[in-house]
This record gives sequence, structure tokens and C-alpha cells, in this order.
Amino acid sequence: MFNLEATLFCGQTFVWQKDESSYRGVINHRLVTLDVNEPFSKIVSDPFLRHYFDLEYPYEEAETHLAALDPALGALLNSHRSIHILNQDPWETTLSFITSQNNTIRRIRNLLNALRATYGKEVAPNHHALPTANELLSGSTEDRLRALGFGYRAEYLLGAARNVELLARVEDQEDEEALRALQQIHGIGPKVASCILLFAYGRKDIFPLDTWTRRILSEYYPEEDPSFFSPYGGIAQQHLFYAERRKIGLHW
DNA sequence: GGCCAGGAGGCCT
DNA sequence: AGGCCTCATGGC
Repeated sequence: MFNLEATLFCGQTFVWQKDESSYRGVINHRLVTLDVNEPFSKIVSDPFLRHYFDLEYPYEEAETHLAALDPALGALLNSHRSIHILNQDPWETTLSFITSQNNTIRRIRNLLNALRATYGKEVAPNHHALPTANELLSGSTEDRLRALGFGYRAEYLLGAARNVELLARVEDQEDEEALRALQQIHGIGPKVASCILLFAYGRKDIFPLDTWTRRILSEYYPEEDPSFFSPYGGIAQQHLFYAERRKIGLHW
């Protein structure tokens, strides 16, 4: 099928946790539990999960194209076979990546869990969904979000909630237009906008540039820019990032 | 062990 | 170019 472990823990989502027997995550107001030993039967047979895990996308085609660009990248793709780009909920992705800015993975997870527990619906015993934009606007204030530890990101979250209708239009916009539209939201810059497009809207050619991917590019592809990987920059970026994180043991 | 400075998958002014 | 919330981390 695909590499579930890499797909869930390559940095595109913060909602999944793993224990001895299962992967667990609340996505789109639903608790999903996958057996660690045999996760794919449930995924394949569930239309929502098929879409979430992007089963219909031709990854072989993309990976063949990328492998032809550079043998080292080809080897990487082969060893990861395959990282899928999730089709996540746009609003949840927006919350997640606004929270991620200038922050560590551990803290991002803790903050999002606090947001769930405080404002989200309990969809299963002890499992809360992320709050909807309306739930956040009706239940929270900047001060309350700061009290949870969001710091200066507090006003960004509320601003995004007030402008949630912008997300509905992205589906019909080209990449460049969508990037500009998302950045109209206070607190969403190029990096967060790119992550939303790639991880919620399946824009496979979006290559989010952050401190990690800039460094990776300058180290391994000093002569290139993200367009080198076009039209699969997002997929390439995910493999490069995952490999770099594994190399230094930053797995979470 | 305790303390503290710099950094963490940016963005705004 | 600086400042920003906060906190886990590593260096002393």
C-alpha cells in the first residue's frame, strides 16, 4: 500500500499518536483507530479514509518522474515507498500550521490538544475534535488563548476563524492566486499558506520553504530552486524533510 | 542538580 | 532588521 508510519509522522499532521497496538487520531470530528499490524484493510474499505490517505493519486507516476531527476532522490523514494500527502481538513490544517510557526513539534501537539480539550466537541470518550471556526469565535478570546499558551499566535487563530470563508474559495483558485488569498489572513505568511495548500488541498507542486527545507536545498541542491522538482515539488519536499529528520533522530 | 541563553518547521511592522 | 509568546533543550 504505502508507508503509513512515514505518512503520519513526516510533519504534515500533528493529530496522530501511536501506542503498542494502534494509531489513533481525531480527524473531521471522528476518532479513527488503526491496528498497527494491519492498518490498511480499514483504510481501503472506508471511502472517507481512502480520500484522507489519498489512495487515488498516482504516486508511482510522480515518484518515477522525481527519481529520474536525481539518483539520490530516487534511492530515497525507494526506501520510503511511499509517503502519501494527506487530504486534511482545510480549517484544521490552518489551525495547526498557524500554531506551528516558531514552535517545536512537542509544543504544537500540546497546544492543539489544549485547544481540543477546551473548545472542541468530545467525539469519543477522552477524545476531542479541534474546535470549528464558530466554536472558537463563540467560546474563546485572545486572552483565553494566550492563557492556554498560544502567545502572539492567539490573535492569528481568531483572525483565521473570522476569515474562514476564504478557505472555501481556495478550491477553485490556481496555486499562486490561492497563496495570495491565504496570506490575506493576518498571521499566515508564505510558509503556512504553502502548508495549507499542500496538506489540505492536494497541491502537489507546492514546496513549503522553511528553515529545514532551505537548509536541505542549499546543502544537497545548491544550484536548484524548488521548481527543479516540478510538478511534484510537494512530494519531493516531504521525502527530503523526512529523511533529514530521521538522519538526526528527530522522530516523535 | 540548577541556571540561563538561544532556538524552535514564521510573521508582522 | 527586530520583536514577538512560550517552553523544552543543551551548555555550563
